[in-house]
Amino acid sequence: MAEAHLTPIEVGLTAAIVAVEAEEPRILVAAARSGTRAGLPFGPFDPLSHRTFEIGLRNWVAAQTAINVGYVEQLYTFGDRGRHARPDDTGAHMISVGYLALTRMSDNAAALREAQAGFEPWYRFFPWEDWRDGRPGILDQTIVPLLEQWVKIGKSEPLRPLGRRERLRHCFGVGGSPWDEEKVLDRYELLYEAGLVEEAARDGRVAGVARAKIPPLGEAMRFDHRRILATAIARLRAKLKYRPVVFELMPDEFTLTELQHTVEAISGRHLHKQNFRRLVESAALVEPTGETSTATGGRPAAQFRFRRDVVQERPAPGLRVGGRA
Amino acid sequence: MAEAHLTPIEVGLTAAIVAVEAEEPRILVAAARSGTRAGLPFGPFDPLSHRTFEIGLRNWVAAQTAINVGYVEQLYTFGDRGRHARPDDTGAHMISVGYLALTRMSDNAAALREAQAGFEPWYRFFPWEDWRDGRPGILDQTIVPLLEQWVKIGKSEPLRPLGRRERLRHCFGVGGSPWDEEKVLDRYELLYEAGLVEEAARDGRVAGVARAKIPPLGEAMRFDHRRILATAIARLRAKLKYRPVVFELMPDEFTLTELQHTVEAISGRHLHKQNFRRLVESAALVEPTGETSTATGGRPAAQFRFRRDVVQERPAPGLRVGGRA
DNA sequence: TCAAAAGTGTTATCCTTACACCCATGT
DNA sequence: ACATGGGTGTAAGGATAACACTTTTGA
Repeated sequence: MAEAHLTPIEVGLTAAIVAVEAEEPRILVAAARSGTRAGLPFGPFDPLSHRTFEIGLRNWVAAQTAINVGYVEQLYTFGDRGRHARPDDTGAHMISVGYLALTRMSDNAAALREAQAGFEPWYRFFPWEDWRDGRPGILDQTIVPLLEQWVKIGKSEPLRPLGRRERLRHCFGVGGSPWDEEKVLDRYELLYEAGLVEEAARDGRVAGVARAKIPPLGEAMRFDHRRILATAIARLRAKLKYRPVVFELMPDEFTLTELQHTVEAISGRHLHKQNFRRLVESAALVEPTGETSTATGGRPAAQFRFRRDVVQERPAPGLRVGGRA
Repeated sequence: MAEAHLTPIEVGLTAAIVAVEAEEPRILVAAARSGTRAGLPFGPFDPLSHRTFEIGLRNWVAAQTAINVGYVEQLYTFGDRGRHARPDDTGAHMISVGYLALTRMSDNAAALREAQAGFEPWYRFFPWEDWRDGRPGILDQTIVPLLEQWVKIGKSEPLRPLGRRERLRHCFGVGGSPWDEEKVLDRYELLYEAGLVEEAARDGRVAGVARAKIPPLGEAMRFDHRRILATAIARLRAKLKYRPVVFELMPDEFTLTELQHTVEAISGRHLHKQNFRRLVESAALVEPTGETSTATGGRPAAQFRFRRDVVQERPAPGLRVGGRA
């Protein structure tokens, strides 16, 4: 049933390497020189030198960036033709296996100075995803109106189970539907299909609206890297709720407020302080170190550390952040 | 940052095509001739003829099997060297992108007769996953004792965050931990690592126990196909709870009991009748057709159909099957 | 003494789970 | 009439969401 290939295929490993610093989730991007877009770091997968994707990934990340990644998880494999246009397109087809990796800023201070790469706040690429200061203005000022036009001019698309109107409702929480912070990828894909992000234009898609009238919707990235980043954010936001992955982003010791701010930074919304604390406590995810942090303005806060052994007790110890405010 | 490849890589698309018939979840397998193991259908991905993986997959499935697949979803990309040994190994490296596809038995009656493939109950490959008649005997008679030996002889593995004992507890619900029907892949991987499945021996792994003493643990498959199937089952069991995917496996009209039996078949456990019905009703996933099925022994049951429009109303209309019984 | 952030106690509500009973048909 | 599966009402318990208030420091 299997045949040999006719077309040469290259396999690249693309990594969304995440860290949180100064209450901002940040993503490692390859230096965007003047005129170039930012891009995620990636390396070729060579099956001869590396037994698995993950080993391959860890290897070239270590070699190229000297960054220490902890948690690593495969996201998705992207192979669409026409969604990774390269200036020097060789004709060879490229598929990329996307990975999510987590690291601690503090572990990499030195490494970053010499690398030709740096961590950028991820909301630069997705400004509409940051609801920590309330509903972002860009939604009602720009995105929703443009998408509503796109809904109006929409001819029926037989292969799509949902109509344009319903997709807009679900993805962007229009008309009574709640905002779901996990639908990061769905939102990006909708904007792409509507031709409203720069990548869509670059890939030759026509927008329903006059191109000149579309202001830039977040910073664009090279190839389909913004799509991979959207996948990474969505996955991380979801995983947060049932696995203790936040701690991969925290220093050894931290206060509960710092922990809460990190979760808020990632999920892009505010959490109820007391409920968050109760949750952390009842899940027994952390233990006090006894130390107390020299205040950041008010009363000193108790320091905590992650209890590495919870993973052995509870089946799904995440932080099921629930309600609003 | 990206370099060209040195090693030729082939990309295959491997499909776990699922249907449910006679209260058994079934998987399409390529005919296992005498002496050959069963295998999942797969085809090469040719980027020249197909713009995306999914199009490629649908195409060769249609061409090879004449089966009509509805729902399709990417699972994972498998690239481990040494986990897909082929008799005729060419030295070329092969990676496979695994896909889950759902279909209705009734749609394919004719197609199956001519194809050199058939649907096999998936619990033949994973007998320990079917808890519909209570905890399967193979667990306490064979699997757990063997894994306990493996725990005993285990030297510490520095790279693994969890010890062998804890992994056994979590995966197989030993010692107070509950059985989690979604951990299908984790369980298979544990058995593989412990050298207890045939595939592990074939890939050159040594078991901690004398090989002769290990009875076969479910039917083995070719290459790493059983691993892909485990991924598919796990994903489907999880997805069931927050997306209305069951209906991709149901005929147009069905009774609530048939629906329940289908969910039970997939998740491998019994559900509480009343709660299941309330759930379906409160989620407004179905509507009565008015018809009533000519009884299968007792009182005639009302027929229902899936309300295709729910997807437009509710954000996550699944069947969050909860408790026991 | 006042601002700023840490930290706690309590209640209303909903959802999940479990129980026990009645109904309509074929034999 | 009785066996078989279809179909329903209701109460207990736990988790969640929201409320307001006290405490400890630095300036």
